[in-house]
Amino acid sequence: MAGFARFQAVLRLFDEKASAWTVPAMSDALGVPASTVYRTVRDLVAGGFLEAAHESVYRLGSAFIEYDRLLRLTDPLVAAGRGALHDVVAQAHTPCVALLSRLYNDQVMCVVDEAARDTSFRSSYERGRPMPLTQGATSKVILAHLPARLLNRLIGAPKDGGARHAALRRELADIRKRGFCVTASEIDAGLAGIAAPVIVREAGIIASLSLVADDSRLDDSQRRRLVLLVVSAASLVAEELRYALTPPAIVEPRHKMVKQ
Amino acid sequence: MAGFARFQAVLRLFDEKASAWTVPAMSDALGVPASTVYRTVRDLVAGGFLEAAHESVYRLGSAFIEYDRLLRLTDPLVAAGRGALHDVVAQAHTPCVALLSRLYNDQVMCVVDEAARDTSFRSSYERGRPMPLTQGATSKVILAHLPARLLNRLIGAPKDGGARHAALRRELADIRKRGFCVTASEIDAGLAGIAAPVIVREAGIIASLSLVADDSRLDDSQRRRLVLLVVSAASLVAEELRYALTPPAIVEPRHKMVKQ
DNA sequence: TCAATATTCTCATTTTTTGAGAATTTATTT
DNA sequence: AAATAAATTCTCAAAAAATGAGAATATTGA
Repeated sequence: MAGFARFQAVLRLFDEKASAWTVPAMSDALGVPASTVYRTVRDLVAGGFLEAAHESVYRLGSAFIEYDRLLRLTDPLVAAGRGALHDVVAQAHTPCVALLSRLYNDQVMCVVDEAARDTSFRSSYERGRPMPLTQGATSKVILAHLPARLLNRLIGAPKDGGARHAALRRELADIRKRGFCVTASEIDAGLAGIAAPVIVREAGIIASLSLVADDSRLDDSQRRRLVLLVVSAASLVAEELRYALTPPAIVEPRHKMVKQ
Repeated sequence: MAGFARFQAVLRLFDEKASAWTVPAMSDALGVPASTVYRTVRDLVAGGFLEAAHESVYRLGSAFIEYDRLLRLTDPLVAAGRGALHDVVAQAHTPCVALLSRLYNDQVMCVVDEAARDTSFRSSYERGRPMPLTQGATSKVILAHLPARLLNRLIGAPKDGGARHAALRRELADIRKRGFCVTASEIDAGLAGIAAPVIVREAGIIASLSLVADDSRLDDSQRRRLVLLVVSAASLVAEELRYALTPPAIVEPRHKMVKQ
């Protein structure tokens, strides 16, 4: 292992449980000589990806906060969706969390979340946490709208799966037909998820808008109302995205810019 | 340039103005052959630091959201300060934004912000945005409490500066004596900043808690009240930090863990 | 001040990276 | 559906950089 992989490996050591590392510990965990790790860490510190905390302990650095802000400010999905989430939690009239989640490479991740004022529970889905692909309304509604090729890559080809796989395929087909997905206690016991797709192929955006609420407080009419709310909010976000992308605000290669 | 620098250089291309890049554009901007940039970008995409959006356009990737969450969850300063900020904006009884900011390498950056409910203005200080070292209460109060050696490195030695430099030195000494700093319209016109230091040397934390409010709405007694609020909140956060760090929750090198 | 520990440095060797262009894949247009 | 254009990957020899062991140095705490 060398080059970028080395940097990756060091950063991946940091997680919720182990948020502070000494160089000898990293060296030990990675099976790489200390002198090499010192060099790698020095580069990462210089780039702001790690910071020297104290007593030779290192933590994740400010670059992540900085890039995260950039992402929040410039991600078209975040821009288009923030307002919608606000409206959704306001109009839900029940304790809930609204999420905008998105397929990134091969995982689903929430990119914006907003809780209603009086919400005491916490959803496992939260901004920045990778979520399982095949569980929860949020993820399923995304899977259901994936191009066949991509879906096969993510969950395997239709044939080479057992009964559970076939069931998932059927469920996804059903979700796709309905245009939304409702689940209960799939991610968090006692919590229901209601999700609708936000698909803007032209922008390469495959996402979902979802609502998490206490399942025991939902009767059928409530549920229908919330589904309607989520579905319409999701299509609104998709519409806004399409509109926003019409004049592509991207940096073109120089030779193209010159032509203008 | 090579190795880590190449990755850094690519990532640093992304900012508020240019949030989406094609490979030819990057190649052009960096003066590096396309084939090399393609390789670099491929690595960054694999690591989640970039994502292929559409039409060969790349954006910042989900890894930043993920690491940012990790940072929020595990940074002792964030953990100790979140509640305090909440209390501060609640007790300020005026539209305001409360910030917890910190010295990272050689820049000041806000790591948590919270606005009071009825706050319409926005402070330039916001989570994830690097701020000037020598302007604004938030930064000054941090500078004022830096060890001499570090301060010299950041703003230059006492002798080799002009009149402005000497004035800054005097101001910092004064702030240090008082234990807080109040400024007006230094960062944003019409906004006042009130900051107090959060220093926990044992943890390598040099930070500040600050409040940004509409200067025209503050009379002297208001200002005194808010200074008191900020100063006491800051010392509370520092206290909590010291307490939290007593049993050092860090990953020790293996040979130390074995001894236990 | 003195230990103990952390960090950087040195340098020959090994391993990558690099870049130019060809080859291939992918998307778009006709 | 073929043709065109663009994007992306591949190839390979030369050049550059990373590696690791240990020495040298800096930093820190007692």
